[in-house]
Amino acid sequence: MQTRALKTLSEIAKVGSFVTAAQHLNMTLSALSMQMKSLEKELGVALFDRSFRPPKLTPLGRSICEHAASVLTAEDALKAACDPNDQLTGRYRLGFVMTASVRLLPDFLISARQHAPHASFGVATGLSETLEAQLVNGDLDGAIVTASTKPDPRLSYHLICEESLAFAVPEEYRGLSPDRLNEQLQFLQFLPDSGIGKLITKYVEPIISRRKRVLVIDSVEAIMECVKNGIGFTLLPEPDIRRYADNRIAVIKSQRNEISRQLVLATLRNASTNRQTELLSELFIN
Amino acid sequence: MQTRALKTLSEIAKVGSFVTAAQHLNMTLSALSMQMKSLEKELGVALFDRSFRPPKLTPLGRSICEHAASVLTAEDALKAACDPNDQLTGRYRLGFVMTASVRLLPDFLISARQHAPHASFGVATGLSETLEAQLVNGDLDGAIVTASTKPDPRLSYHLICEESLAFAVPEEYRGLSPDRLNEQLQFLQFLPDSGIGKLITKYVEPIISRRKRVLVIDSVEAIMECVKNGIGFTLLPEPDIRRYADNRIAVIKSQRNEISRQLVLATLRNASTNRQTELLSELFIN
DNA sequence: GCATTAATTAAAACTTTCTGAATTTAAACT
DNA sequence: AGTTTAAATTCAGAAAGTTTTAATTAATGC
Repeated sequence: MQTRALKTLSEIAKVGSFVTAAQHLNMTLSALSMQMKSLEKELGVALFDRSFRPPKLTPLGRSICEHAASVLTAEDALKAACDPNDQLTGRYRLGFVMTASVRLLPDFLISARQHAPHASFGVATGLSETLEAQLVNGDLDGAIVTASTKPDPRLSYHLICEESLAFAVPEEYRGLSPDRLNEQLQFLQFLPDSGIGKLITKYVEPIISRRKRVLVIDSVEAIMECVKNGIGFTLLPEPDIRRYADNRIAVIKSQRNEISRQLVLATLRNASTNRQTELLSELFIN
Repeated sequence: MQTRALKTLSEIAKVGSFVTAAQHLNMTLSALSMQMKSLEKELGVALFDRSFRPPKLTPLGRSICEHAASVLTAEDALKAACDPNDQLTGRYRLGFVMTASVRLLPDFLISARQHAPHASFGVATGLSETLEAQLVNGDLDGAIVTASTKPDPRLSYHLICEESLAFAVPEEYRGLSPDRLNEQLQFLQFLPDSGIGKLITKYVEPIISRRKRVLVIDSVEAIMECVKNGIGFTLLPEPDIRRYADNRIAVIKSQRNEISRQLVLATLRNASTNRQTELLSELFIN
């Protein structure tokens, strides 16, 4: 069905005559007449009583007019959504690396509501690698991942924030060197397969020799709970530690060659979506 | 805008591939492809990311799909309203002669809600003559009027109900003959210009000679109030009298050659609306 | 009842949409 | 990496649908 015919019908209903409606719509009277005729044919009903001149709407015609108005309203909304007003528009599927989802998501959504009122979002969490694969597959539009040493050439990366790593040790072990800690406590390691996990491994490998005493846990909160109970110590991004720290925990900033993890927004490398990626990343930085 | 293109878009979004969508919609792949291309051109946006095969929806494309769904829903509602299921459908503008509106309208609307759920109504009141003129003008679709002695040849009439006339006199004058009443009281006449008014005039003329003592009032309720207060007597359709009667009033049925008023549904004489008129009149009779 | 205005009809000009073949392209498979 | 395969695009011509001009018919106003 041609929405133009519905627009014509509306105009006729408004002005009450074919001629003036045709003038308002910049079309020939005969074109308008035929348009109405074919609309009637398509719907299989009489919209006008043509024993009057100008023709008058039938009762059905009047009610079709109301329906037409709602079709046109929906169409206008659709067109409005296409307006290129340099705002983020559409439904974006975003991925978050686990630690990032907890901390970045709320601020992101608040910022989005304000600065991208015409966009909506679907959020999934996963490991950096998985998320990047989903991006490449077109199953995600953007993902917050930990910057890797070997970036995917098909993706582009925008730095969102940088977080230095810190040790969390039970309060009673405060002040001990990593070597001594390692002797007395287990090292609680966050998923070594994940982006951040690899970073931790790399940093910690020369210090923590005895692999036997390493415990792998997939939840930051669970690790921190273990530290609080004196079971072991850990190395994690400082904001993650602070999030769960209390007086049972001593936070020791890493000093040696200041290693840090970068959270980046990864998107498909695609010239036509550059502006959208930029707008998206602004929602995280702001 | 062609709603067909929106339907195509929806189908593609649903099945995730152009070929299968084309199969489901019984069209060539190339036709479908071109349809999407011209839709994108019309909207001025990219609906698909064609670096994937099959093409994937862009974020905007996804949100346009949702808008498309609401356009299509509205269109379906429009088409459903055109279904010829032998029910009254559309918006009818009805006229009621004053006395009829008060008594017939509530039952009519109740009946309509039940038997014509897809119809809606606009109601106006007026004198029979005015209403008939509006029918002829196409400003009303139907009117309940008092059957006249000279029916308009352009209108057709359906009998809705027949009401006999009755006198209402103040209780203390009960039993007096019309002549005696006329001597002692004023005759309170309902609008002589109206359909029922003419009927009353015709009936009452030979009885009530002295025109001076006739009072014309345009409201049945006001007339009845006057009768209650002993100011005069009146002749009106019995149901109207009963509506306002109390113990201060004596109702005297007219016996002499049993005159009655017929309430009829008047509509434009028009072959194509015969069925609708029939359905409409059923709503009154039922 | 005739003149006027408004809507319909018909045929030609035009625009859009569709088809089928050829071509390109992304993904899957050696 | 190169080849195959399936899927989407492009192209030219055919078909369908719309609009226009001009002629015709019908309703309204004087």
